[in-house]
Amino acid sequence: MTQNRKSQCLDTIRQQILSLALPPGSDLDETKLGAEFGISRTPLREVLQKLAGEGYVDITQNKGAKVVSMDMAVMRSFFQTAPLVYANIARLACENRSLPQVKALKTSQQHFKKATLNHDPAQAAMHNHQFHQIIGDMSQNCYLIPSLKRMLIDHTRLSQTFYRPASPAESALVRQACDQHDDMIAAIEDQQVEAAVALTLQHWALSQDRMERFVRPDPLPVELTIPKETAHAI
Amino acid sequence: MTQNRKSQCLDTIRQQILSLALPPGSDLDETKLGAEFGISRTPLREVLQKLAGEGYVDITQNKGAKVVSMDMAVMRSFFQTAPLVYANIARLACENRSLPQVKALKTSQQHFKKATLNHDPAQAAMHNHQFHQIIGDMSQNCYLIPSLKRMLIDHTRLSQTFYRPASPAESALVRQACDQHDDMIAAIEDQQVEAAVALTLQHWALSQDRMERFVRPDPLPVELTIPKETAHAI
DNA sequence: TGTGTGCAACATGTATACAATTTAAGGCAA
DNA sequence: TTGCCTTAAATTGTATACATGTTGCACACA
Repeated sequence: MTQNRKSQCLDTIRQQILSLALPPGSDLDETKLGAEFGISRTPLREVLQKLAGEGYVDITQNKGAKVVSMDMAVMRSFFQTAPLVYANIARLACENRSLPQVKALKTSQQHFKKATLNHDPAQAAMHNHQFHQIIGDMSQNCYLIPSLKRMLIDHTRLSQTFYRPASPAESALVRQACDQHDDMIAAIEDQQVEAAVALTLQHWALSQDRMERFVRPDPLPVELTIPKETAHAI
Repeated sequence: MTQNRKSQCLDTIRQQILSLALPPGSDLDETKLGAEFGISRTPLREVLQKLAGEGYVDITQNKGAKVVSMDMAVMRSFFQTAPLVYANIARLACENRSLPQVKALKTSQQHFKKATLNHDPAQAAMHNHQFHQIIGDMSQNCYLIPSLKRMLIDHTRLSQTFYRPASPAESALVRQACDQHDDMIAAIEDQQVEAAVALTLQHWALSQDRMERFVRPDPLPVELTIPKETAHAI
């Protein structure tokens, strides 16, 4: 029971970091969180240690835990490294997947598709996260999986707006991502390595384009005039 | 002071795992270790959590911590993944290295060389570990570094016999590895990416050959006869 | 006004007692 | 002997009190 509360605490904090409810850099107060989840500071500190090991938080001596930041240097590494990690995970997943894992992947994809159809962006992002984590599990590669998990943390945080399409064109992109998932499942199930890798890279390209647009949006019109009442607030 | 004991505990356990003083699979008793290092169980458990996050130990609910195993599946992944990780870390290290880091790398290499000349295999393995970890730091890639660190744990454990040469031919291999380190430093300092990657792959090939020989040694002579006095002990 | 110092409030780190779970041993019946 | 149940010992998990370190504010002084 109390064990249950501890793992629930772990899941909740993870989910809040991924959904940006806890934004990058925010402080995690041991006393406050302990009270919130009804556990004492000792097990709560262990939860934070675990989250630090998984790359969700950074712990500094005598200064507590902070949600890992997403500064410029990190973003650069992110876009630089993602295709390498995703492609190789996909290749290994093809080779090593078990049939129960394929079944779990299909279930996860069903949840994901439902969330996109229901226009539930938070749920869609979480199920997309789970989908790619299952592919990671399939790879059965204990060296690459930690890299993948760290990538997925930032990927999910960056893609929070992805599944909140603002125009019909963007809705089409979401549907395309969903179709790619279906194709990836088929390739992995049939162990078609080259197809799976190619699909993964296409899937990444789609996601990358959307995320870069989020990080670097279209510039404001040059003829911008600042309203008087807000000008002094800048 | 007490903080000092905690970090010393962390370092000591890490070192014992790398040196196989704590072999794969061995149990880590909280009470015993706490007494040994003069800290109570609370901080000791945090040390174990940290080691789990770094990939040195596995923690199971209600069953405590064990040194991570090196079974067949892990070994397979190890040899499959190492060139990918090492080569990409080397490439990034070339691009992102700072001059203080190059200096640290040279110092580490001096220690390594001294250890090999003094025929101190344990020290040589530890300094080799540190050498490659510094190259990892140079890459400044928070996604690949966890993979590299996990690889280095098993690499160092596997190479414990490497620096204990049994013949003149093996001594030559150690000298060759040492020379490769020097060449790698030069390539990284001069930011010659292709040279650094090529050297890294050569360095890996040398190490791989030696490790595979350790894992799968030459077969015993077929005409083996078991001495009578030891036969019943098998 | 700016700067440094000291103290108080607060947050984190550690030790210890107690609770819950696992492991091992002992005993008994088939 | 083998298998299983019960029970005690050992080990892990949690709560709490206390120790240590950090932060921010008030106040004195230049």
